[in-house]
Amino acid sequence: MAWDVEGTKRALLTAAVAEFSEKGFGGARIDRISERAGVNRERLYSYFGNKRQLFEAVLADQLGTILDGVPVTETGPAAAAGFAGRYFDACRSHPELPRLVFWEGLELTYPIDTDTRTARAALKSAELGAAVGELSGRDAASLLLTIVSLCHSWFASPNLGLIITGDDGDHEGRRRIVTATTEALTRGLLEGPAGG
Amino acid sequence: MAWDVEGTKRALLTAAVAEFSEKGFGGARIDRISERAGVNRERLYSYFGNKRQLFEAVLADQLGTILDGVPVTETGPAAAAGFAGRYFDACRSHPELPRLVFWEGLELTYPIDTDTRTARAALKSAELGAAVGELSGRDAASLLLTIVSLCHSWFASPNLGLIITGDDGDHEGRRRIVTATTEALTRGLLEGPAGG
DNA sequence: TCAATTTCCAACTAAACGTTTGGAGATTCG
DNA sequence: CGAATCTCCAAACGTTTAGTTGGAAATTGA
Repeated sequence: MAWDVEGTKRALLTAAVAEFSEKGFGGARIDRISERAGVNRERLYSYFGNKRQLFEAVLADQLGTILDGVPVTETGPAAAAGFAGRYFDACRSHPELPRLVFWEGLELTYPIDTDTRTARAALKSAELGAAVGELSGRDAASLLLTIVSLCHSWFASPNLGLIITGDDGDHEGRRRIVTATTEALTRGLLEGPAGG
Repeated sequence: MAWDVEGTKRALLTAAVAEFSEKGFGGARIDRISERAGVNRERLYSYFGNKRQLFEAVLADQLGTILDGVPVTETGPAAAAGFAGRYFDACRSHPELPRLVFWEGLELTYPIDTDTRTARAALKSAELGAAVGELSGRDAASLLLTIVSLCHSWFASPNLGLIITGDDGDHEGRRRIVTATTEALTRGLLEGPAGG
């Protein structure tokens, strides 16, 4: 049987995504990652270097294109609301992504792969701003940050939902609030500085 | 010199707040906590039991009254915006609090001290809903959750701010967006289901 | 076919880590 | 004043953990 270096790497990375998103850097264990991957731990060191480098590889692999897969399709304030709803759905389908972003923010002093991610975020901000109407770059970026923050915190901090609304499982209800918030903020931004 | 059991406990708890808010449960170290406190590690086990119980004591001590210190003073949508701004300021003054909430959400399967915290959140929701005008309990809770989520994620996930807006240090700018978002959402909720 | 190279593995290592132990010193009360 | 009790400490313990080593097995190319 042929060697499968790429397959082994991919298996390790997939296992590492699961382990780091669940436990963070400090709580993740090399043993568990190699067990989940069905690969010897020494292979992990050979391919990725050390635990910290593996974590950074996971963040780069998973977070680089986190915004790309969610399109902006409507126009006007509905564009922002629609995008927010789809981003919420994306987070619901892949809750490991918001979790990884929060682990990154809590455990690293500086984000990974900032050039790539900053560039992609700027593209999405511009796309959103154009679809909405006339938003400044700054306002569009703030709007995007608000959308992403609301979506991420619902999935990464379900304790808050449970304590404040008594329910961390009402995804539909929360989705409606997130889209309503987004549309309301967008209208406010379009009305100009008086609104902000 | 008299024994100071309460002082020793308080020193350990204070050191533990700092350590757990910075590193989370998985990354925190008992050695560092006892060093910061200037207290022998054995005292920690004697007073708190084990590392996990100390973490839970920290969460109960710090998060139980997190909303209480921020008043609702205006009326109408400005009440929500004003509260949001003050809550943002509280988070800025005590960034360990949003961080601890996120560590709790990521590292525990169920929040600590939920009865106390749920009761206090319900009081604050009711206070906010009444000040704003006529908001249902459910809407008021959703509004409160939105405010808290926006404030917490700015401080616990500064990586996002850096990547999306290019600046994780513009607290004033972000504060304006949070208050504007809050006011816009509040107006939308007051207008009824068409808004949500 | 065989030597060289590469991928992969089991076992090992040293340090880190949470927790416990034996006892010193301080306090309290009879 | 002295015994009992309590608070506190330094050192030790057993386990966990990240990372490394020596070598087996598979692959490749001459």
